[in-house]
Amino acid sequence: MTTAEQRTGEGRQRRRRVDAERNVHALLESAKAVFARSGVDAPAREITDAAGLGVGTLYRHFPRRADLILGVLQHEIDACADAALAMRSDEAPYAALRAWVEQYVELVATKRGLAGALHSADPAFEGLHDRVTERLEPAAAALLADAHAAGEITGDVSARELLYAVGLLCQPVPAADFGLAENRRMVEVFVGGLRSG
Amino acid sequence: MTTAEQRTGEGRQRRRRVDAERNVHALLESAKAVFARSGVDAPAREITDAAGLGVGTLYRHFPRRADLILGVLQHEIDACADAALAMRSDEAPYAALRAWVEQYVELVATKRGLAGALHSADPAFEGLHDRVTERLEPAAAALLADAHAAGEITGDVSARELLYAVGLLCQPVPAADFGLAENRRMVEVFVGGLRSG
Amino acid sequence: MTTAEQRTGEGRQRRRRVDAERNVHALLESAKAVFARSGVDAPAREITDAAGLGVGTLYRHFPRRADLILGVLQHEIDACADAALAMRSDEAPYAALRAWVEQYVELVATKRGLAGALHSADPAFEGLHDRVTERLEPAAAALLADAHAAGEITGDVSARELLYAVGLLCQPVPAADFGLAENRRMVEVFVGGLRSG
Amino acid sequence: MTTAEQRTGEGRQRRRRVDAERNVHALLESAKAVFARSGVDAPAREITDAAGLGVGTLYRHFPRRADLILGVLQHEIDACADAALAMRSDEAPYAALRAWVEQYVELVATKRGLAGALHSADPAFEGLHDRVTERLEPAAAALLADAHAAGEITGDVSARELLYAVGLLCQPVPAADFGLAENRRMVEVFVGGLRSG
DNA sequence: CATGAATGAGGCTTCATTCAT
DNA sequence: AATGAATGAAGCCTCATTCAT
Repeated sequence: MTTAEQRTGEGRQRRRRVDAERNVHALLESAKAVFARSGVDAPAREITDAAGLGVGTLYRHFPRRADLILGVLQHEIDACADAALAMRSDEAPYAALRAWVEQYVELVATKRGLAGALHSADPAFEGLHDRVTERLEPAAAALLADAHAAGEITGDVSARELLYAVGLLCQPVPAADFGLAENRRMVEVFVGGLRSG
Repeated sequence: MTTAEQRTGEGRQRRRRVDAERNVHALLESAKAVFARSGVDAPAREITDAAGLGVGTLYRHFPRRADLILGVLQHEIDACADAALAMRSDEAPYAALRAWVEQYVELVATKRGLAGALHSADPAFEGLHDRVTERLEPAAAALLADAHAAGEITGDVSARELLYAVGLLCQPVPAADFGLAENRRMVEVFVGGLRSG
Repeated sequence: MTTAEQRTGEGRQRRRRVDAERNVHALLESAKAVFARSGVDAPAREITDAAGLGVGTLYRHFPRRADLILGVLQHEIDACADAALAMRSDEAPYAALRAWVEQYVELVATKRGLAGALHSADPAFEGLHDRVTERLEPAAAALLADAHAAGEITGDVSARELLYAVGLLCQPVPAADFGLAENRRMVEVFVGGLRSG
Repeated sequence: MTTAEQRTGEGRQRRRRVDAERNVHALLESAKAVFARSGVDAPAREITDAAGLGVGTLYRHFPRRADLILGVLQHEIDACADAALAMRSDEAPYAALRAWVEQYVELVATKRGLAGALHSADPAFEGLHDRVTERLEPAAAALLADAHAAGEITGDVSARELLYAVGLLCQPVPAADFGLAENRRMVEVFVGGLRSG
């Protein structure tokens, strides 16, 4: 009996948590889409309507806008950082750097406006910068160091500079037909420039 | 009598025209300063207050925000385009390209947010893109062509790509201590990348 | 079997009743504390969090805010009314009146905002006024009548007036450093004024 | 000509200022009425609708709620303070004190909820407290000192305490049929209490 | 032409209350 | 009976834009 009751209790709690998680997920998905379309400053309503939820729900789970942005990026930032490890052992230093930057481009370029958020001075975005600093910067630094050690690149571009420069190059300019393809090409040129630093 | 009246009329008109021009100038100067400080989306009041004029005056001369931005950039865009000519004859092709890009960086980097405006899909900014296309693109194209002909660069980066890529690299990222100095360094790396395209 | 089932049923019911009472008690205690700190309009969450319960539980037991306020005050109102009886026989009339008012001050002054609720025109607070009328007013009236009969006070201040006047004097004015000590002193002056009415 | 132009200029400015002043006045009148009916926390819309103006106009002239409250009270506070002077010379000390308090009651009692604002700890209301401190407190202090000197009152109730105590006694309690008449009577009792302090 | 007061749409955010589990 | 996630109305405030003077 006691066991059964406890199970029921657990079941209930888990169920609620599952529903809430579904909503959180829906909000993140919706936010990702809306961010890509209208930028990270899009009205909250646009996001909640797309998710089929009330604004209150958004504010419950993501009190500040930065929390939502961070929520959208978190996993991808971590995955990207982890990927660097694999690439270091799989490829020659400069090739690994190139390959990893390509992956980083996917992360940043496919989210219109996130690059913008990344650049905000608003203290609310601290978490975002921290995450980048903690996870992405060491990854980039390691790849740069490898390539340096192998004599494949010169100059003194830091990991931080690389990340933000590539982030900037990944913003689309719709009015000038400057899109993802152009972003990629420009990043390639930039990475090429590291060799002749 | 008639003559006198006409003179009076003319005098007034001329006076007004002169006054109006003074105001337009004051607004452009003020806008340039405010854009640099608070970005191109700064409240209209910030600009008119700094110019010591009323908001109505701003709207009379620059009905849409894009008109004001274009007004601010116009002269500098033209000057920058004209400078290319001088550089072509004065320096070796790649050196000329580098030097001109440096000048272009001054144009874009010193106006926080203008780069952003340059990238907006808002149809209101058409005029801006047109100006860039008409004046800057030919200048950049000529310099690129020279360098290509001299075998100093390879690859197929277009003038338009060069302009927008450099424009993107010129945005500051205050939260990451990524400022004008970094902008310049990153542009250098990018231009270096043109050689190894 | 039947008996066993009934017993189980009763057991559960009793258990629930006991738990529910515990919750009601926890909510009243928490509400008392929160009312004292943040006033009677404090967010429901503040109360439930402090009680370690869900908001739903609060609404089950106290559907309207007034129900909660009444719940908090009920016992104290009754105790205060009962105290009047003891005081009447223990002390000289005016002294008894003073002593009782002091006790009433404790009731009202230590619950920031309750005085305010007491004064609301909101029909939801009817119950509160009723309780005051039914329990406190007769007590105050008796003490006033005694003092009158003894010739220790004059004037025609009614029991109701006394109660509400003292209630008003018991509100703190934080911005003016006007707190409980001042409340007490002002009430003393007021009660002194009854003599010279 | 120059003179005529300047006059026109002045006329225009004055005209605009006059219109704006009319609006400011309308807002203050409306606010006074709304404050009296719904308290000083009434929605901004209620005030602007009653004044026939847009919310923006309210915020232009009274950016913070406290500014509006202060605007409503300012003149009356000053007038009340000035009246004290006349009373000191016209009447016997205690009589003057009584008369002045009666006038103060008119100031506070006829504005439901202003008393509440007077008591807020919100830093936005500093201006209000300051005004009371600067204007009303000296007036009350002088009257109290006179009465003390004349031996007509005893005790050590300060000017500040008098002001806030009377302010508190002037709040109506609609649900208990405790209105302006009762406010006045209770204040009388309180002032009577100063004699027997 | 210049002015700046007025407008009000639009976005943000909080919190009382409901209700599925 | 308890829970707390979800809801959305309601109020706040800003600012682009208009328009009477």
